Amino acid sequence: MSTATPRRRRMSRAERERQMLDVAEAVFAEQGYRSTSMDEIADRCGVSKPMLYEYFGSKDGLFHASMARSKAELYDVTQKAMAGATDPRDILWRGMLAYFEFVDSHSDGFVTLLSEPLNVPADSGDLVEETRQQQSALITGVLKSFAPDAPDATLQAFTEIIIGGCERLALWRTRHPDAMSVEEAAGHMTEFCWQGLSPYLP
Amino acid sequence: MSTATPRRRRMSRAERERQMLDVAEAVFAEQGYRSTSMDEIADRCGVSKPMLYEYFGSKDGLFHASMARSKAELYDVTQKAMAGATDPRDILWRGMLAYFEFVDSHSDGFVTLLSEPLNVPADSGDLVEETRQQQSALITGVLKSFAPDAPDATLQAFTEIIIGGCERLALWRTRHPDAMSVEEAAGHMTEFCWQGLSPYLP
DNA sequence: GCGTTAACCTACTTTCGGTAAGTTACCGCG
DNA sequence: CGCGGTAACTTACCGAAAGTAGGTTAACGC
Repeated sequence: MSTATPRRRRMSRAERERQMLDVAEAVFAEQGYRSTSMDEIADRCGVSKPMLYEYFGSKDGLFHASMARSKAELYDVTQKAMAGATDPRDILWRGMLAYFEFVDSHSDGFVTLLSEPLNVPADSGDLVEETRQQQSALITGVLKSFAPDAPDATLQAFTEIIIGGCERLALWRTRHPDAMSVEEAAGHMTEFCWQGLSPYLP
Repeated sequence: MSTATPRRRRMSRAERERQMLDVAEAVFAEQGYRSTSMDEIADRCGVSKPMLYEYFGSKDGLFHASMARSKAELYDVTQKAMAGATDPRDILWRGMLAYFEFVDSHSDGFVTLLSEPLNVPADSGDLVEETRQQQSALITGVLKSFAPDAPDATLQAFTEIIIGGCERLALWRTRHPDAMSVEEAAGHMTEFCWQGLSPYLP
């Protein structure tokens, strides 16, 4: 047991950095941002605290970096899902389904991603905003392709409404896991949005 | 200037408590939860830190108490607005308008109100949940009166979508103050929701 | 083998939430 | 008026955790 993986071993910067991100992601998800101490993350990495600071600068920096991966993955997953669709309503449906599936399979980390950063100090709370901007651009683009004649401000507004609705519904599902399946959630969201958009569709 | 309000004066419990809540609300809104120290709030109250703990138990306790007033006001304002309406769509419109007007007139504290409570540590998170249930129940009730035949789970889902959509759109407006008036925001929200609900209306 | 460097550690400071134990002003009562 | 009780208030501290200065050791090229 003790020899299988030498408890402490020198690693290259890249290797150690990746390990730290893995550990940080898990611990933040488990305990939340505030309750997680840098000492614990360091311990679980089999390394001392100054190493974390060497690599990530601060607790916020580490959090930021660890969440960035989830953010990229979410973007990737939803984008790819929508790319496979044909008609507009199918785009919506696939995007929603991918989103709720992502949340379901990352449910621990997701709550962290969505709710914790809001209380992190201003500079790193922006990360979540960044994530939303990215998703926002994605969605606004999709909406524009549905309804090319709708005013931009309207599309922006609808984008925000959709993002907020998705997040809230997803958070609600984490608190009521048995109330609604992934497909039902995606279905409700799709239906609601589709109806909402209907006056602007060609 | 120095004699107008004696810098330090004994106050009754109720009076001091109210003053502490006023100060806390302002400071949290100004600096955010994490950057605010109990020492600073105590200073601005002209009182020492243990008094805060005597009255509110913890930093989280103080925060919750200070936010509770805003939430109560929000609830009150939206409920009263809707009570004056006649037909269903007017209920929606008035509720939305009241909501966005409230946000507009409390914009500095609003970001705090919306985003901070989500991050409190597990032990006291229930307080937030409680308040949210209240708003949720209000909306779900309204929806049920619109669409008595829709399944409860669907109404719950729509409630979450609506709350999330409102919050996001309101936050977006605080970052883009000139992009959209209160009436336009309320209008978009009303239209989107009304359309979304349409399949369930009698 | 041997020196350079990059990974790593020990031991410290500071900040801040929270607390124990004591002090002072007000208020009713004789 | 004085005096005692209580409720408002304070000083002075603790512990936990973020962040840092400076030294140590293992690996790798020569």
